Parts: sequence; structure tokens; C-alpha cells
Amino acid sequence: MAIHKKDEFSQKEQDLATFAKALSHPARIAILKVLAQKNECICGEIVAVLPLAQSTVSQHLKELKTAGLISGETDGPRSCYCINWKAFEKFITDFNTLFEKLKSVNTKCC
Amino acid sequence: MAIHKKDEFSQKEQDLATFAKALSHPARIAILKVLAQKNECICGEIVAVLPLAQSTVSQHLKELKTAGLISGETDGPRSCYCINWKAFEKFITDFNTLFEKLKSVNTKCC
DNA sequence: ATCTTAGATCGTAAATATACGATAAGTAAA
DNA sequence: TTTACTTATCGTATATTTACGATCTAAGAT
Repeated sequence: MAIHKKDEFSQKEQDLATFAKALSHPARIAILKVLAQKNECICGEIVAVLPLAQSTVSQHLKELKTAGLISGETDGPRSCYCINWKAFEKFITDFNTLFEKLKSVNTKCC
Repeated sequence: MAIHKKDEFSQKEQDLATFAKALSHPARIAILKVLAQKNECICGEIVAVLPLAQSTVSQHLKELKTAGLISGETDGPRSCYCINWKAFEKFITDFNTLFEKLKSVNTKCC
């Protein structure tokens, strides 16, 4: 029980799931928006906008970073984050490819 | 602590997060593939293909259904599931729109 | 009417996610 | 050096997810 079986799926399926998981919380979607709209992607600005504690935002940022969707540099006492477009687009493409493929095969059974 | 604050984000952010969450497990991605590739989208065929117990697959199907990505009809003693393309494409479009928008605004700060 | 089959649901255990406050660690300014 | 500021990390509580076996339900077969 509760022994996770994620590893028994294909790498592509796991990658897509990991990407989706990174986006599966509204706070992380909001963070991505802020990162793109501000020229200076300072952590503090994100904290100011979101209805969450600083430590919680930091945790969400870490998850986005671990998933490879953003990258961060420490800049003096601050941290500068930005979107990792390369990895991001790779996933978007994979998603679209998968769904395009699914759509062409589908034959509406119900 | 642990009082979820998802409701404090915008509806669009919540919708995208819900969609992403539905796709955030490789089993559910695999299920969507099977649903598209088989003409007869019978639950049993999914169970046969996945490395999971019947009850677990049923649970994943329920989550996909709750998220609106698939719909299901009981057909005698069996259950027929299929992909809800309308809702599916709505989300895909929203995703692409969001990311396209983000991309155009970004100015590479780090 | 009973048996079989397919699937959903219940109960449960363990893992993971969410959130916060407190604290640590590092830089900049006084 | 001390102080203030910014962010990361730790500890912790609670909620949710994942997974299974067992059981319930409903339809079809005998």
C-alpha cells in the first residue's frame, strides 16, 4: 500500500506528469505570471503579490526550480528568478504532440 | 497551517491548476492514451494494461471524470469511458494562450 | 433464483503536499 | 562590528493523494 508505482510508467509519461504537477497549484501559475511580467523577478515582489507567507512562496519556487521550469540566481541579499523557456517549451511541445496524436486516433465511442 | 488557500487565486489560475493536476500522475496520462487508442474504451482494458489494481484505476478514472477530461457511461455490467474533447481543448487553448502571453512579455532578466 | 462478471465504493495505511512560524545564513548599510 | 534586510531551510500540523484488499451493486448468464 502506498508504494508509489510512478516508475513503472514510460519516461515520457513521467516527464509530462512532472511538468503538469509543477503547474498543479494556482500559486505556482501565479508565480509564473509574475516572473514574466516583472523585469526584476525578485522573490520579494512575488511574496508581496501572493496571499501566502514568505516561506510558502519559497517552497513553491523551489518546486518550480526542481521541475526545471524556472532558474534562480542569488544577487546580493536577494534572489532573482526567471522562467526557463527552453525546458518550458519542450514540455509544451510534448503536450501538444501527445494531444494532437490522441485526437487524430480518436473515434468517439461514447 | 494547512488551510488551503487555493480559493484566493483567480478562477483562471484555479482552472488551469485543476487541469494540470488531473494530468499530474503518469497513470492518468497512460489512461488517456489507452482511451484514445482503443475503440472500446472499457475500464477492464485499462486495468489490464496498467500496473495497478482495479480499484486504483477506478479511482484515477474518477479523478479524470471529476476534472471533466473524460466522460463515462455504464453499458450493462461494463463502463465505457471516453475523452471529453471539448473540455480538453478548452484547457489546451487556455494553456497555450497563457504561455504565449507570458513569452511575449518576457525580457530575460537572468 | 442463483451464479458470475465488471466496476464502484469503503476502509485503511503510508506517502506527499500545503502552509505557517521560527530560525539560520548571507549581504548591505550604519 | 552591529544592525537591518532578504531569502532559505527546519520543524511541525493538517490535508490530500496514492494504493490496496474487501465488499457492494448491478447486469448478464445458467
